Amino acid sequence: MTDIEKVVTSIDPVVFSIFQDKLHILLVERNKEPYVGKSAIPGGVVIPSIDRTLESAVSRVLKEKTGIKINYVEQIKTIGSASIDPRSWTVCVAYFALVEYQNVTVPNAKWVSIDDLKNHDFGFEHHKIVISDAIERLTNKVNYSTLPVELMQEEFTLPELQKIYEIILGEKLDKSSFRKKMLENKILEDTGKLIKKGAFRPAAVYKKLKNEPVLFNKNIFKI
Amino acid sequence: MTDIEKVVTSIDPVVFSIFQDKLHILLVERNKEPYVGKSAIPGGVVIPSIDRTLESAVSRVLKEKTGIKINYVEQIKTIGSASIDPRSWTVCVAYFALVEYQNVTVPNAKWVSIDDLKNHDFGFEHHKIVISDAIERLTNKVNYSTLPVELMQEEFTLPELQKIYEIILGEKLDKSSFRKKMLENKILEDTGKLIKKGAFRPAAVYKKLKNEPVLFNKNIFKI
DNA sequence: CCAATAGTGTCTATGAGACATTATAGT
DNA sequence: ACTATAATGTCTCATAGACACTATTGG
Repeated sequence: MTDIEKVVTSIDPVVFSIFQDKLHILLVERNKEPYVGKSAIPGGVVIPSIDRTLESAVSRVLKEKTGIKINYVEQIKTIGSASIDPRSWTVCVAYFALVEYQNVTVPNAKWVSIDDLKNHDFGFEHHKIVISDAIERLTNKVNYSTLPVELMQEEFTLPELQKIYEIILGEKLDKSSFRKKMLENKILEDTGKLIKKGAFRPAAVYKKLKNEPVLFNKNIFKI
Repeated sequence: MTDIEKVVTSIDPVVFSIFQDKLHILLVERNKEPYVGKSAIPGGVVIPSIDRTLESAVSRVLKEKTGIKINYVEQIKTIGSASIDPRSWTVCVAYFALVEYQNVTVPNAKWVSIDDLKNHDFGFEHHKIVISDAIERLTNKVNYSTLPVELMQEEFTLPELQKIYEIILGEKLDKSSFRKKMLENKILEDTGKLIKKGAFRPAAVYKKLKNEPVLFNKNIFKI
């Protein structure tokens, strides 16, 4: 196993959060070569002497680059080529991560709405692909799983959760169907609490029971 | 980008075929250290000076190790750690591949029925995990896609295809539902030919229209 | 009592799954 | 005519989706 055969391995996590009724992605502005000043996924390189496994490398990179508590991480896919990074033959392992916006306290990072992505200049060409793959995977999963629960705070109401689904999917959902789907899978627990938000009936407060998303039988519950 | 940060990247393809009414996996017997004589996935290492991309590395490895025409390849997942390979910190990119048994002409490789896997001694611990992940992914996809078409020869009958589904899923399927599902997606074309197999009505011969599997609406069509 | 949102009840069209029936070959 | 498999037709039950209805708050 000669050094000739070794390559650089980078971790590219696409970090999602929802606020201001928009799906946002966390980006950084590159402060070293190549592509100084351009936008980039907040990634990092696997350091064999530090990282025991790929997972621990992901944890380290996310901690260093975002400082955020991560609610959910999932590997998307791996790409690799001589041209990804001008410096070296590179393998990129892409992830997507869901976080709560409230937890973010990183000066270097910036949240970008997915509608604004087109206005950003990415140095690394493959970052565009990775981001669009991540968005595709997210919207796909939203159609048939309880994944968006991982975007919520510890406690939340069903109308709030429905809003999150609607933002990601970009369409209105039927309230009745939505509630049936969410409650028939036993992943939410009614805390018994109520929350008053205005001059109308207060909403019941739920919290997560499991921390793994559950798949639905069928795809969608459109209006 | 120092050499300190580089790691070995291996390609681990789980190659499936069906014959003798069993799902089989292609294995090799290791002929060099470590783990000489043990069973292994027919994998290989990415060679930056030869391989332009990860995909071309996969093609090269599959060609070298199996010599088979590959009907379908899909990336499963990537693992990486200091302990996967005793020689070096290694990243393993796992794939699953579907081939036609008839095409195999490799002396070093051996087909093993998935029921016989337990009798095989794998040097690399992670190969067991990769194989079980691949089997899981395959059975999953069989439930909601036309993927098994990629296990067929150019021309085949619907009863033959149904048999393949039944072998992978390990259960009988309803003929009527199966035909409806297969024909409502426009991926098969009736060649107009008939094939006679015995003292009964001959079966219509179909061939693939597309070479990408199609997803069903719902999961399964059990008896 | 009104407006606004939360939450429940009901109806219908669809389609998967189960099963019955017909078609076509060889002996 | 009989047998075995191919292929099609039909029926039923579950349920997703649509929509109407009730509940609860503040003003």
